[in-house]
Amino acid sequence: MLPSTFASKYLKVSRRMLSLLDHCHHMRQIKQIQSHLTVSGTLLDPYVSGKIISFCATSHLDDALSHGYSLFLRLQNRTTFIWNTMIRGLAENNQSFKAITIYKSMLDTYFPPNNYTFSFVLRACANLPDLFIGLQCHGQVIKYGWESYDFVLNGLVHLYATCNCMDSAKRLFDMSDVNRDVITWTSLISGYVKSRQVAIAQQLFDQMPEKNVVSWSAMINGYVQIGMFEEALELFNGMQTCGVQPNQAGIIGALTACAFLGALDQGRWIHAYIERNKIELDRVLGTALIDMYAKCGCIETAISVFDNMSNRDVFAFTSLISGLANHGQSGSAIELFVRMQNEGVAPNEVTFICILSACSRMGLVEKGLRIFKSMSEMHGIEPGMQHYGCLVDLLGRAGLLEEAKKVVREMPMEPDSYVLGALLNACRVHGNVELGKETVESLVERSLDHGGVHVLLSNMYASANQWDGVVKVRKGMGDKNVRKIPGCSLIEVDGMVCEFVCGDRSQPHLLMEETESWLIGIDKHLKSLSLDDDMTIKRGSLLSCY
DNA sequence: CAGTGACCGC
Repeated sequence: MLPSTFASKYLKVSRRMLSLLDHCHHMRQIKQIQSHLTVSGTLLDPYVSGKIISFCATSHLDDALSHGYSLFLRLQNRTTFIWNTMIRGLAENNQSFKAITIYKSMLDTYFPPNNYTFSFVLRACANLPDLFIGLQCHGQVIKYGWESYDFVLNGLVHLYATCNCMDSAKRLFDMSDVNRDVITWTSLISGYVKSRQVAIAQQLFDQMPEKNVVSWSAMINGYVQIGMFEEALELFNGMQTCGVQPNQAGIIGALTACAFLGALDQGRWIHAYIERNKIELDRVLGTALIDMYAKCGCIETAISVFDNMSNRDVFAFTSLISGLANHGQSGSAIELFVRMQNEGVAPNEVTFICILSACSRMGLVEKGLRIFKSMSEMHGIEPGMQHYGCLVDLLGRAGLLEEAKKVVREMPMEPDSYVLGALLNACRVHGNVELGKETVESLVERSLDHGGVHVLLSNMYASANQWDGVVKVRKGMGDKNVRKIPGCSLIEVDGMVCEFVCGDRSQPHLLMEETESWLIGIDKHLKSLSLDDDMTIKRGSLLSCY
């Protein structure tokens, strides 16, 4: 035993040590403090070790969490606070399963869990998500009497909503009419939207006694996730009419909706709003803006937003690469791909999809093949279905049909409709009727055929003057009752969203003749430039406005 | 002698 003067001296020292934690910017400093505490013996005090673990669990310094975890394992005296903090740290850092394992050993050592324990454990269950473990935790929640505590209740509703168990979520919600708050409502609503029960979500949203910016954003993004973009934009406007200033999540949802609708005016307005309100243009928001401008046809503005971003990550680069490739600027897309790696940003699997399709459009077979190889050899990314689709497209467009066929035969997974579709398209462009027929057959075998596939084959027979083939395909289509779903496209004109539907003559419009003559003119012009066959416009496209 | 939650990009 230390004499009491020593003890109080060491306590003072350790308190000073702990206050230094807030100023640490490197793990080395944490370890220094910890070794002082170890030498003085004060680390044995669970309050002191708890402070260290709490710092490690919530810090974003490299290896902080694993350092905290190894200290946790060595501790003789743990408190509920220490257990909770460890569970929280693991759950917040993508190690939810480990978090639950720690919770189990907490119960095994007879430590009573409290309200904090359950809010962290339920979060871990929702992160996985694992309904089976979640149900067991719910049992524990009831056993220890925390079911109506607001944080725990909301954790449960969130868990069930995440696991698509809307009946359970709703039952809890109904049971707790005194304890529920705006967060309970928001969790429930976003659960209904994610399970595509939009009508119920909308109804609850209207009934909510108080809405805040998060509730509005949840509903906006819910609409975006299920593809109801116009509703999302209406809500975005409605929220401001109600005097709620949109936050980053709401703005991102609205920008995504603009990108899909081609609603450039709205998108520009949101961009101006961001600048007017000095909302920080971070990587997420910057990427959403780049994407919106690129998809609305303003590639120059997309580039300037990109240039003005201070720290660009893989998503920002990928978004612009994709935009450039889609605007026929494949050369610039490839340059940007090189620049990205020179700046030390590692491409991800989506980047490779964009860059491979850029190569494919430029006819850069050698380069595309090299990049495809580099995926696994240099970047540790195993090519997936879509990458094989790009590869088949790359070879097929260049007329290397045998090589493309070989890729389909030897790829490590069963080809999907896009991979076979790329092969079929190559057969069409290069007039290989025989391989085209084989490809359609393998599509049919896998039940991946749709009307368009058969129409394409029939057109191929027609181009090759094989009229018996045409008749056979058409008859087969009639027997199977296949119909091609018409293509459609959206564009904003003078603030109004217009929908173009291929071949739709049900809603004749005054501008139709004028539009059609323009289309034919563009078509002729493109043909005179002898551009890629894909660029020609299908005659008979029709405009219907609403 | 402590501390927690709902919405968000390729």
